Amino acid sequence: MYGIVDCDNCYVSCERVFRPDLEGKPVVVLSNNDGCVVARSNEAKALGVKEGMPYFQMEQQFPNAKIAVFSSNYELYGELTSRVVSIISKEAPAYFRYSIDECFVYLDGIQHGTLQHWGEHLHQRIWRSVGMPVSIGLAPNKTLAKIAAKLAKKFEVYHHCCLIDNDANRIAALKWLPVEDVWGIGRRYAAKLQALGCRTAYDFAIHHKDWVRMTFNNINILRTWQELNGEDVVPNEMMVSTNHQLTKKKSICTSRSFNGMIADLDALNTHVSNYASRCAEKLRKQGTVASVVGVFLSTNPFREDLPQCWRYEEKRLVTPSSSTIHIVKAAKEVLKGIYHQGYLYKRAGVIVLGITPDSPLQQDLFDLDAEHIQKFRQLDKVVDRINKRYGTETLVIGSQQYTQKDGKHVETDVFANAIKHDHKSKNPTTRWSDIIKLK
DNA sequence: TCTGGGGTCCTAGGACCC
DNA sequence: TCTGGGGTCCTAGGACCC
Repeated sequence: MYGIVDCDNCYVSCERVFRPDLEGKPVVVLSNNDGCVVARSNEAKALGVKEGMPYFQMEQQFPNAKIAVFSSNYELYGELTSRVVSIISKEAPAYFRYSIDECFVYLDGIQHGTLQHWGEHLHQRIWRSVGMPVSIGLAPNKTLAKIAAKLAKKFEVYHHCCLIDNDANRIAALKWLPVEDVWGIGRRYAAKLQALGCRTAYDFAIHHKDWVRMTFNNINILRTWQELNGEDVVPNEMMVSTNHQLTKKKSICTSRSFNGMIADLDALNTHVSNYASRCAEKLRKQGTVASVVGVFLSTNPFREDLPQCWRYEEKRLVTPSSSTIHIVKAAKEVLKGIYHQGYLYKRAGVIVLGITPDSPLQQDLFDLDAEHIQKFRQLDKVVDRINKRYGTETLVIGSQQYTQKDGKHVETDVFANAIKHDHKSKNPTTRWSDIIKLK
C-alpha cells in the first residue's frame, strides 16, 4: 500500500500558523511580484476566488470582501513543510518527498486492518506539533492514493484519511472523479478524452487497454489507466528513506518577471547576472557543474498593443563549471546576442543544463580558463560561507548590483529590490533556525 | 498600473556508426 | 522493378507535475 500526505491549502496554512486569528476567514497567498493568487483558503474558494487569478482582478471583483492577502514567503513554507516531513519520516516505513506540500509514503509492514487508524493518528500528530492540516490518501498505487487524498480533503466523514482498498470503493471513487482531475491527465489529454466521451475517471478506466494504446500511443497515460484499474506500475522515485534533496537536478532555472518593463540592456544585464549567480549557487549546493548556460528574454504577452518577442539561446562551456564568475560571464554573452532594441521586456531567466557531478571534472586541453578553476572554486567556497553566515547577497559580483543613472550603487539586496512584495509576512521560523545553525 | 516559477519524462526524426 | 539491418546519440517539441 501507498499513501500520500498532502498539506491542505499549503501556503495559506503556513501563514495561519503564525496568524491563528485568520482561522475560518478568507486568505490568499500571491505569486512573486504579487502577481497571481497561488493559494486560497477554503473560505476564499467559497467566495469564488479562482486559482491563478491575477491579484488586481481579485481586487476588482471582490472590492468589499475582507480577504487577508500575503505575498509569498518561501523560506517560511520551506521551514514548516520540512517539519511536516520530519514527522512523516518517524511514522512511515519509507517515504519520498514529492513536492513542497506532498509526500508519498510506503506502508509495507503496517497491518492492513490498522491503516485507517495509522492515517488518522499521523494527521493528529502533524496538526498538534506543526499546526499544519493535512489530508491523507491510502491505496494500492500512487494514482489511487492521490484520488483518496482528494476524497479525504473533500468529505469530513473520512477524518482526513481516506482508504481505497477494495473494488467497490475504487469504482465509487472513479465515478465521482472528473477525468481531468486524475493525476497524469493534464489539459490536453483531458480535452481529448472528453471529446471521446469520457467524463469521469471511471469512463476512461473501463475502456479496453488496446484502445488506450491506439488512441494515445504514450506509455505514461497507459500506466495511469492501469493504475486506475488497480495495478501498481507508475515507477517509484528513489523512495527509500531518503530526502529528495539527495536526488540531483538535471536542469536548474532561475527566472523572474520584472516589476514593470525594461528596455535597456544594462538593466537586463543586472537581472540576468543575478539569475545566473543564483543558478551557480544552486549548482554548487547540489555538488554539480553545468556545461550549458541558456538565457531567455520575453516581452509582456498581455500587452497586445506592444511589439512582442520571445528569444532563447544557449552557450556551451568549454569546461563544465559551477563558478559564479563563469556562469555569469556566459549568461551575459548569451544575453548580448539575443537582446534587440525596441522592445519592452517583462521577463528573463537563466537555465543551466548538461549537469554532472563536480568531482571528476573533465578539463579541456585548450581551455585558457582551466588554470583559474581551482582559484574560482576557492573563491566560491568563501563567498558561499560568507553569504550563509551573513545572509544571501552579502557578497555579490559587480554586475549584480543595481545602479542608478548617475552610476551610484543602490541597495545590494538584489532580489528584494527588484520584486514587489507588499504583503510579505514576517519570518519567525527563519530567524529562529538561523540562530540554531550559527550555534 | 497590475497576469508566477520552477521541474520531469517521452517521442519522433535526423545524423552518424558498423 | 529490384537498394540491408542493425545500433546510438542528440534535439525539438509536447505532454505532464507541483
